[in-house]
Amino acid sequence: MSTLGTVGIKEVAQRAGVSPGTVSNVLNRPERVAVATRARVQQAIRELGFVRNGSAATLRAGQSRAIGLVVLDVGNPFFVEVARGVEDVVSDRDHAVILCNSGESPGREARNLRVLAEQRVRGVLITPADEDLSMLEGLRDRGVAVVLVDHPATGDLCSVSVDDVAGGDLAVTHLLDRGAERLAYVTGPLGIRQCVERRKGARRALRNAGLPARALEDVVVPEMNAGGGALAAEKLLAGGVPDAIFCANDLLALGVLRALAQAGVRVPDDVALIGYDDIEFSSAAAVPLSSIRQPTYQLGKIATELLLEECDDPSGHAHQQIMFQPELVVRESSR
Amino acid sequence: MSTLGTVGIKEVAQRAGVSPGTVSNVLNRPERVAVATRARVQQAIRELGFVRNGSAATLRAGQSRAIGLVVLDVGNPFFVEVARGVEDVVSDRDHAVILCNSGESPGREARNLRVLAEQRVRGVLITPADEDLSMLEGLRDRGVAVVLVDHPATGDLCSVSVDDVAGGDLAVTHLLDRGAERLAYVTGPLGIRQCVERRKGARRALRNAGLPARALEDVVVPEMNAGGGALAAEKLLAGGVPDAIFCANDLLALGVLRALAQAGVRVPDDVALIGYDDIEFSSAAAVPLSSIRQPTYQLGKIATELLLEECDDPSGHAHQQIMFQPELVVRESSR
DNA sequence: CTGTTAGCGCATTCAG
DNA sequence: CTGAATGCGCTAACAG
Repeated sequence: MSTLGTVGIKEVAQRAGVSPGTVSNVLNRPERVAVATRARVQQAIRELGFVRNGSAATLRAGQSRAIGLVVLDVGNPFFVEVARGVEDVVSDRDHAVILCNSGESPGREARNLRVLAEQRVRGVLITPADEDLSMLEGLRDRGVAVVLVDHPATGDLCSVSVDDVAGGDLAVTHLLDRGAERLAYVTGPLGIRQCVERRKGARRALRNAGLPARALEDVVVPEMNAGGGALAAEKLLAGGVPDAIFCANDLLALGVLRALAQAGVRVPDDVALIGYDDIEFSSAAAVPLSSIRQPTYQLGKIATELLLEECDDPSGHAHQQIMFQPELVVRESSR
Repeated sequence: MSTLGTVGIKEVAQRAGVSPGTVSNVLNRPERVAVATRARVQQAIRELGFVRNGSAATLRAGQSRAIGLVVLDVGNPFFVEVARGVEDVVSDRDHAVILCNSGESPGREARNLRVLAEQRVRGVLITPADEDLSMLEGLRDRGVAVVLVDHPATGDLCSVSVDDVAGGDLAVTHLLDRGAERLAYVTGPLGIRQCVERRKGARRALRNAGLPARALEDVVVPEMNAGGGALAAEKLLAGGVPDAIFCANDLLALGVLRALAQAGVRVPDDVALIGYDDIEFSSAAAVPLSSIRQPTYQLGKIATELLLEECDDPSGHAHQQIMFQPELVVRESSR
């Protein structure tokens, strides 16, 4: 029944018979305080139910013990897996992660970034929603470390990504090997880099096979989730179903798969299908989904290590661009 | 290339030729400032790249414009959907959501709660990881509003939940109707209330059908995800597969389904299967999954409305316990 | 409508 | 190893 936060470091100090400075020390550098004193202070903290005021600490310190993680879609298992990687690294170092969702919208992304800046996070991990990185450079110039996730940087920023051109090539080469001649590429907004790069790879595969670019029809939908996939399938059904469909991620592919099934189109007999990301659900789908696998957890883990390294030593830090290679996983949907 | 946060409200004030108080007003109550002055200040803010220091604001105000959301598993689409409901309500009111993951672990939950308390959030939405709510009552006594999500409260707290006993009953009654005689209940840790309640409902269904409690075998696994499901399936395969399996959530069921398929056990011919939550993937599974549907998005939405109501008027607020009824969705896996 | 002022609670000097 | 003093940047209350 005690009333609000009347209990500050001062009350604790009084109760333990020490000065506020000493309490601060047991909170932040316990080793510098005599064992007996420390114990007394800790007991006072417990008895009073004292909770440190993070805002005051952050204000004083100039920065918080938190980093921001901005993803395109928290509902996408790909990003959940990335977040696991981030979390695992960060929790070892007693930092907090503020998870933000841009929903692929540059506007929401900007708002997220503003909140993170206001919170004075030490750094930001982000999968940008478009190619305009000026805001991120602004952040960096303000002293906030920035690492791009699943998006290669161009030199003045760290990044951890996967070769999306290679992935698109892998997927379409596979479909062509299987005999496809008329293909579709189901994708989210072409403002999203991954979507463009994967298409670039797809077209390269076409060229290498001696086929014209028009053998691959683009189907663009506004959101990269199952709903978007269903929408794409509708368009495809209306315009004539191709031999093979390459989807820019697995969520889209799952949506396509379901809508196709409802329309009586069989996968892979009538049309072959391949997704991207190899999320866990893909292998459990009605027709197990072929996909392009990426080292997702590693992406989060390594990005975070890079970020913390930059935070700890901003001057002596050299920006790195790390790029992984994706891998083809063939399952029933394109067998 | 400007150096760190040297630019505060003071510099902005100077540049705009007004006092710091006025800048604060355009930031927080723009309507109280003359249009011309406001414009001048906003321009100064833009030119200087000023970003309000949230810690200072929070420190001064005594509380932040944020609420905490603590879920059992961010990887579970059920909670992602809840979070969508929360987000939609909160963003209308210009608050931020700090999303935390307890991973079903009381220890992690406690740490999350400590961080939220340190951040001086206005309120906390939480699906508790166990029955010990003392920490939450502590928070509430400290002036932080608390609403339980997917967990009924007992009177001194708000809650929004779904009748899990009814859900368990629904699921098992359905399996019995279909002719099952030997059943299994695949569940996460029995410290989790939902798991216990759903079992209670399952047993009630058994009783109503005149069957003994031992007709339902418990299979407890440590995590309520696909991995846990696979583990459960292994145990089941070793001990003799029952007629029907009820899983405490869809992730478990999906894991069971896959493992069973690999072992050559057919669903629903050899064994019927039903999950819980009706996540989107369930209908797209290899065998579309029967499930118990809950008003997930509503859970998040209404919980947040309750929370904000309590924040805005702590004294004149009467705690409410809202309970929804679940719904049976029959698909291929138990047809 | 705008300016002035006094802390919010803590961490960090620098002495002792 | 401990204590006293100072101010981080901002908001709210009040004065003008």
